[in-house]
Amino acid sequence: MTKRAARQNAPSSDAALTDFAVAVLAVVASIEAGDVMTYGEVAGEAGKPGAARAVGGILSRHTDGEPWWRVVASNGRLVPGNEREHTRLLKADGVKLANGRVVMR
DNA sequence: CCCCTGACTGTCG
DNA sequence: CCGACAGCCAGGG
Repeated sequence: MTKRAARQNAPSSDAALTDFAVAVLAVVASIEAGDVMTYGEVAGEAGKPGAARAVGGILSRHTDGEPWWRVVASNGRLVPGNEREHTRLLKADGVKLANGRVVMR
């Protein structure tokens, strides 16, 4: 995969968040520009391989500085309702897109 | 503690 | 390509 990176960062942001939330935000924040991860991958790195759904929920409630746009659904699907914005942000980061879809693998 | 919702995922038709 | 189902998990009321 053309993803992955060094997630040696430290979850110093946010205070009253659960470990999972902090872990998710930490992983998301660890994504390098031009790189993208799926909710499932983020969830796995956060400690819950099947909590992709929860990741989306937390992300939607904590876009306080986390590059949520670097997190896409499986199959390179973009965020519903924000596809336009999402695409713009990804392109700005240098992410390769194809027909409104993020280039995976 | 119970119930509902959701930026999810994979399979089936 | 799109809709329906089932499985998964966390957060909020």
